[in-house]
Amino acid sequence: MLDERDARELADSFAALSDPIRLRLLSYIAASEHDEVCACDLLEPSGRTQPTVSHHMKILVDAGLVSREKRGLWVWYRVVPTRLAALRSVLR
Amino acid sequence: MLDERDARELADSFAALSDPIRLRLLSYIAASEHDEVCACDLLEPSGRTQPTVSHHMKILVDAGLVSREKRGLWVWYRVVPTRLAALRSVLR
DNA sequence: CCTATACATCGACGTTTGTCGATGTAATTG
DNA sequence: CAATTACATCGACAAACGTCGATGTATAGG
Repeated sequence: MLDERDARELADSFAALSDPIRLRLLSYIAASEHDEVCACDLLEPSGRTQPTVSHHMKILVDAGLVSREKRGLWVWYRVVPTRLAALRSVLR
Repeated sequence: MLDERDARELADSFAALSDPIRLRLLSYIAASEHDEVCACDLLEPSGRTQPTVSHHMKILVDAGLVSREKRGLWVWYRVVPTRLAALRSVLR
């Protein structure tokens, strides 16, 4: 049985996946041509406002599922495959 | 990119995994000797009251992660491996 | 500098969630 | 059928969450 600490940490990661918008954002980034996506390109496909998208991306980044890199005025996101793999391994 | 319907359904499943108590309940059942566990044996390891455990188990069952079988006065739970596999495959 | 742009943070709001005591319901037993 | 047991449901409450308009912050260009 999971101890309380591990359970809390894993629950936070799964919570990051428990919102439809965040799942769509993640799959959108994962499906991108150059496997990175500019924050400015996430507004229209998500159908949410800029503050809301920023909020959701922060949750994904904090959960370690997505990395964030600022270059100039733009912010670029990538999925973190090792973190996805770690969550997969929990579901065994 | 996931469509809205799929995203909603998947989000519900991950939401079932987004609580520490539910993760511990799930791992406890998964680790059981005879791979089924009586509801009455879930109170003490979870540290929650009977209504609360009942509430959490309903969420796991509704998400398809756990099956429920009533035999006499007791209720027995089992993990549903195919459902876990389905969620794993989403995290690719 | 001043302005424009991209993104983050704040404050507020209605909604959902986790929790428990109290109560309801179904099955077993005498 | 009356009492007991195992579990579900209800009602209430505080805490957390998703959302957006308003505002703050950092970078780039003229």
